[in-house]
This record gives sequence, C-alpha cells and structure tokens, in this order.
Amino acid sequence: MPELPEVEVVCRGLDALIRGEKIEAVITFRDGLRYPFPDFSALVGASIEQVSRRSKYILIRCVLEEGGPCLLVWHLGMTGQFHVLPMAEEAGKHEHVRFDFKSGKSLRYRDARRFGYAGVFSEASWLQSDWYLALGPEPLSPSFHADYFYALCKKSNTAIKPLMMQAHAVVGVGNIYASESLFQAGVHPKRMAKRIAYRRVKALVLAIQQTLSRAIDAGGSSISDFVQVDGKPGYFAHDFYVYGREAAPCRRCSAQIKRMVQTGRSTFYCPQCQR
DNA sequence: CTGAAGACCTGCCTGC
DNA sequence: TGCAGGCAGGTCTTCA
Repeated sequence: MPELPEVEVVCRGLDALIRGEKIEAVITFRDGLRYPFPDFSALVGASIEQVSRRSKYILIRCVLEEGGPCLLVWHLGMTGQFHVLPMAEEAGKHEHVRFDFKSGKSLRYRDARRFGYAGVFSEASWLQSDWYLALGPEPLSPSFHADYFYALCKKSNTAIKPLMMQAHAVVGVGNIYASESLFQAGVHPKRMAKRIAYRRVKALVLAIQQTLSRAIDAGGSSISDFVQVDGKPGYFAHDFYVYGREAAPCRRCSAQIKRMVQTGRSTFYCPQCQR
C-alpha cells in the first residue's frame, strides 16, 4: 500500500483517533508477519502518547504504567492497514493483530500479503536498531538538499530511479513517486545518476519534495487498496502524470507514456519530456 | 565492495 | 466458468 505520503496520512489519522487511549489487551491471530511478532504484552496497561513517523515506519509512542516510555514501531509493508473500530466488531479478513482499549475502541491491523512488520523498542534501542540505522534523510527535511543528493549521484554507478528508491539515499520515495518525480523534473529514469548535471539534480530534489507534499495534502494515493484510517480513500491518484498510464497521452506533450521494467519494478515515463 | 535479481505472500485482473 | 499467468505500493537476502 504505502509510500511516504500514505504512511504520513495514516499517522495523522491514528494520532487523532488513538492518542490518550489505554491499551487493555493485545490479541494476535498469528505468530508474526514478515518477522515473528515482538512481545506485545509489554504494552498492556500503557497509554498512547503520540503517533508519528520516520521514513515509512509508524512510531506509536506509549507510556507504561510503571513509568517510562516505550515505542511500538510498525512498517505496513505493501498491503498493511490500520483501522480503529469498536471492540465488539468482528475481525475482518486478514486481520492479524488487535489492540483493545479501555474506552471500548480497538486498533486493528490487516495485511493481506503479510509483508508488514513490527517491533517494540525503548527510545534508545530504536535509535540504535538496524531498521533505524539503515535510513537516509527525510525527503521533506532540510538535510535532503541538492548538494547532498548531487554528491551521492556522483558516487553512484546506477540509474537514477533505483538510486532514488534506496532508503540510504533518501527515505520514503517508492515506485510511484519515483516515476512521478522524474517526470516532473524531466529526467529519464534510466539516466545514470552520475551523468546528471547539478541543476537537474536540484530540479529533481524539488520535484520529489513537491510531489510528496502534494500527495500528503491530498490524503495519499487511492490506488488499489489504500484507505485512510477512517476508511476514506486518498485522492492523489487522479493527479498522476505517468504512473499507471502506459500508452495514454502525456499530459504535457501528448506523446505516448511508456512502461518498462527497471530492477524488477515497473517504471512509467514520457520518452519526449524526459531525457 | 556494488548492483541486479530473487524471495517473501495473497489477491486481482486479463486472456485463453 | 475456470484456470494459468502476470502484476501489485517494500525491503531483505542472495548472487554475480
């Protein structure tokens, strides 16, 4: 399901809906997803203080009864969804974990393909974890800028699109927004990163930031099964310029949008606008 | 070391 | 209608 904008939208929705809730029970319907589940029982009795995000990880900050904060970290994989429902409502299809709150509400995690994963950390152990340490800069933070990305491009020996999608380069740029940002910047997805001029790298950085920001503002993309926490779809898909538009006319120049496979992923581009 | 390909899963759509 | 094949937003592991 999610790239960074979708995760951001889910976080905002969750923060509004479960902040302050007290966890009464955690029920798992299997042993794990991508990895075995952590010991969720540590969270029983904890109150949810805040929901935020780092990269595509959802960070659910809890305060334990005995005092001391605790961090529930969740990655949605491809098809993970959180829903807040009344406790009494029956488990839906592919529901794997349920957090019951004292208020009678409950947080459900569904994930058809089961690529999602979760961990329980202390604040300090999260910052030292392999998951955290693998992450590059946030695309919407000041640490992601043209000088930084240009230096990285120069060192790289790969095409620009796979580089953009590597988490150590910049987090949160997935397959959709990589294609969309490259179109906006007029850069061909197969262009070798080291052969892009500084001014074009600068345009690409700006395009990534604008594309992600606009998607967040629109509530995330509504392709396939993305839904917000309240079940409403996102609306950004209506704005795609190239993604999923193979053989359709380019919105800028009317040339046919092309699809190709690049490092195992579909890439969409306009052969006329992107060089 | 780097970078590409394979693997993990299920569901859905297309075409025969 | 049924079924095989291809495809799907991520990322970790394996291989060259």
